[in-house]
Amino acid sequence: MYVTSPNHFFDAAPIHVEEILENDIEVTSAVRTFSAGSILFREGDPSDYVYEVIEGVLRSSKILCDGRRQIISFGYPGDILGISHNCIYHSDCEAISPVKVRIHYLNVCSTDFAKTPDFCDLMLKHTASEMNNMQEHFMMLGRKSAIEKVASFLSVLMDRVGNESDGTLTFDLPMSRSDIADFLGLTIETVSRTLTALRKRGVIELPSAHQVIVLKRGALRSCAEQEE
Amino acid sequence: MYVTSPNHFFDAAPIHVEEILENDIEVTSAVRTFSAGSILFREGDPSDYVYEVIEGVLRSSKILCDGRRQIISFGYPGDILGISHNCIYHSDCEAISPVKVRIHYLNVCSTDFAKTPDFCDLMLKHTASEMNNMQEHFMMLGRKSAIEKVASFLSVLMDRVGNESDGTLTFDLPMSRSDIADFLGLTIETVSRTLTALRKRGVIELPSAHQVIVLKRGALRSCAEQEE
DNA sequence: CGTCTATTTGAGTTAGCTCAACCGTCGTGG
DNA sequence: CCACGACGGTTGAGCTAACTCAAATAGACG
Repeated sequence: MYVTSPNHFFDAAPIHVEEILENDIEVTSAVRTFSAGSILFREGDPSDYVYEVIEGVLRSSKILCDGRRQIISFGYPGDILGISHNCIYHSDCEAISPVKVRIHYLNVCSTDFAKTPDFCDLMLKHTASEMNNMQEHFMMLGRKSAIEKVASFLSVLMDRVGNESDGTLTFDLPMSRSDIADFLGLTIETVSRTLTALRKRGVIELPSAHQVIVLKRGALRSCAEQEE
Repeated sequence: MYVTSPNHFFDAAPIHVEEILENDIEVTSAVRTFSAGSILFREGDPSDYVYEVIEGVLRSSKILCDGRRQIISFGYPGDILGISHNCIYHSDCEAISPVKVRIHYLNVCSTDFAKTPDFCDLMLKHTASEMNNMQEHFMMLGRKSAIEKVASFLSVLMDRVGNESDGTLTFDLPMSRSDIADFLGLTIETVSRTLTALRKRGVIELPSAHQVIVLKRGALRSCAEQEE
């Protein structure tokens, strides 16, 4: 899930890989669950599987030798992780919450997709969508201030996983402050201070560290684009 | 071209879209040239074409309403730009130098790639490669210092477009300092100061503002990963 | 209920930014 | 052919947003 991406491809066209796979002997798949904290794969492992999130949230990240970490994406239901061009995963992937995933036995590098045309079409449209979302993430990492980053992050979650009831817009924040910091290119202290600043401005409420109530949607979006 | 990506997919497997297209009535293409500074497309334009760079260098970028710019990638020969998931380009694309491109009349969103299986296979492997390269760029934007960013940028160019003659490794820097700054998430002053610092350390030489001689390759790579 | 970890808050530091001056190159016109 | 203006790049000086280090607080869990 690339934050700053307001419209996810699969919001409009939900993925149903399963249906396609029935006609497609080249690709097989299986559903599996992982508990919070489980490692699905590590950077450098052979990339024999592609993971489609069904339930829960994954974290895809890279680590430098001195321990600095960058989170590439949070994998929400509908997202696909583990696509590689050269038979090796390029990031680590862990479960943030208990997750259910559909595992596709598929090595992108060695598969001849010409033999699985429907699957290839779906994968290509998915990766095109992901690339466009990643472009937004570049802008956020390279050019936005701390408050714009945090507000962008919350805005996307609001649009993607927000629950509306009694006119109140709420969503969970299953990842730690450290995960958020490493996604946005900030420190945990800056994330915490910025969330507090948004709370003090009356833009959001934080009933707990992992729950957000959006009080002023317009203001949140404005902070994300610094229109003030 | 995603800097910090040492191995480009097409280094190993150069693209030959043309050959495939001969058998593929769904996709047609044409070669065209653009002078330096030309605009190939703008964010928001209908994405009817995909551009394959043959010669020269392109610049793909996004701009915020207040003028802040992030360069997404520099398009070198072999790169493909303009892939979109929803019929609209998501970035601007301009020619940095005179360029020759192969234009594919192809709307990724509305094309049924199942009808063009070889092309789809090629595009999917290309986009998978690009996504992996973009992940490196995230790490650079989010977690690297100015000197690591600049050294990473130079390292990738060294590996991708460096010319070796008489034991001297040289390459051109066709983009402006402003382009480099907006690619790395820095200011032009910081880019300039950092290049000067690398020069003073004896890592590189700058015969002109747009030419680089690498004097110490190992040191350059070390700076890119901060192994010192 | 106590311990452990995550989060928040505070205080001081710094990498990279802004603003400003200067320099070099290149193209144009007198 | 040279002067000059424009523009891109470099360098300097001071500032500030975000960082680091440290301490306090709050949940989570046995």
